[in-house]
Amino acid sequence: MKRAIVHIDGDGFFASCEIALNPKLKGKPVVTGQERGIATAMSPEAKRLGIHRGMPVYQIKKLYPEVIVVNSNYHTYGMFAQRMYDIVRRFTDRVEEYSIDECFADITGLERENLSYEDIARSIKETLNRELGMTFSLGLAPTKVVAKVASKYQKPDGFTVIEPSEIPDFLRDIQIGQVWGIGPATSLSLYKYGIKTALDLAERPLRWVDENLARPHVEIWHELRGTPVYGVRSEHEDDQKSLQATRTFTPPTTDEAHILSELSRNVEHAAGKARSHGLVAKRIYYFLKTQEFRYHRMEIPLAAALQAPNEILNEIRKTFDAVYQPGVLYRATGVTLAGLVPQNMAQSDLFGEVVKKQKWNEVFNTVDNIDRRYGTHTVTLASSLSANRARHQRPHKHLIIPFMGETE
DNA sequence: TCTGGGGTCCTAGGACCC
DNA sequence: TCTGGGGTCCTAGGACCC
Repeated sequence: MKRAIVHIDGDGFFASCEIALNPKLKGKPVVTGQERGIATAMSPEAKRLGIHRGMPVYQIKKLYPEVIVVNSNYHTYGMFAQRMYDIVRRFTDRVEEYSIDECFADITGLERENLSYEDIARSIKETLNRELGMTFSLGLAPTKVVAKVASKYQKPDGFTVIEPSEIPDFLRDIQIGQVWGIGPATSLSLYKYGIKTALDLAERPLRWVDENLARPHVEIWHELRGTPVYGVRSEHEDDQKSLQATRTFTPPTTDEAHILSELSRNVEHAAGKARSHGLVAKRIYYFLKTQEFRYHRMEIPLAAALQAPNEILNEIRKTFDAVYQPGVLYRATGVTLAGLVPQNMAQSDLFGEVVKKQKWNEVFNTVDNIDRRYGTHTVTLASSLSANRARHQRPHKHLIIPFMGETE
């Protein structure tokens, strides 16, 4: 093997973390995602019952009362992920932290006379299983795409090695939609060319691929043939580019005031995340999602970077009438803060702006402190009230910051 | 898979310029 | 104000991922 890439995938990772923390759950059907109302991860026992990702929690409880459904705890899973990356880094520093439960490792050049790539990969797997008390599935192949497909091939506790000469046989069994980077839309268009498996694609001549496919799919074609295009990106570009907050509400509604309130709540949520990371946004987007899953979007150009939720909401209100269509049923809204830059690096054009911002910073730092002591959403913009009420009927009283309109 | 939430990247085409 | 050709920048939205 010229290059040796390992893809490492935690099996039912969130559920495995819960079981590692609470051994009483071992051997039982465990599902995470209670708070979202859908399953986000399952233990093997739960999977065997037929429970899958995205399955509604109420349905699970009705069909399988014996299943234990727990709230997700992303902070904890993040800590387990760090331990996973650190273990893999004992073998090579070329580790890409791809997601909270997956990583790639480039072990090219590490083989020795009595130590094959397969030995190294197996040793990674055994160390992870032993030290974290949960199972992982690994794929070893000459490229990232093949390694990724390979790790999924046998699950859980899988170990799949694909030598270059074995690639065609392996790809014969893989549906085109199973390939990393090829989703439903591309699958459909490839079907029209008679391409149904990964091998069908890999066997097309370069010329045909160049003429008929977009660049990302040409790259996948190379990777499927064992020619590396994607590198393992170990230096993680830490700076996040955007963050968002969205929420679906049931039932869908045409009510303008309520939709605005949902937006307000999402603005608070997103702004809170920005504050906690010390970031300000140079661009704001928001959308209304209709019952037919169409998006009505708007981008707001900003003169100066913003972070305070009431100021962001001010901007949204100015354009809302151009987006909202009376009589249309909406099911969700979302707010994206993009062009994120560290707060202290964002300069303002006017001295007055700076002073004003500092004032709001103090206000919302206080809000954060209160929320830490008394719970999230203790203090909220008045404009978010209807959205917050619709969700949790809290018995205790809220402190409310009235909407301040065009502040000057 | 009757559809929850949080991200990234690519690209066609418009605006603008010479 | 008749009008070729080409470059860059930007953004809306599609597609995909976990």
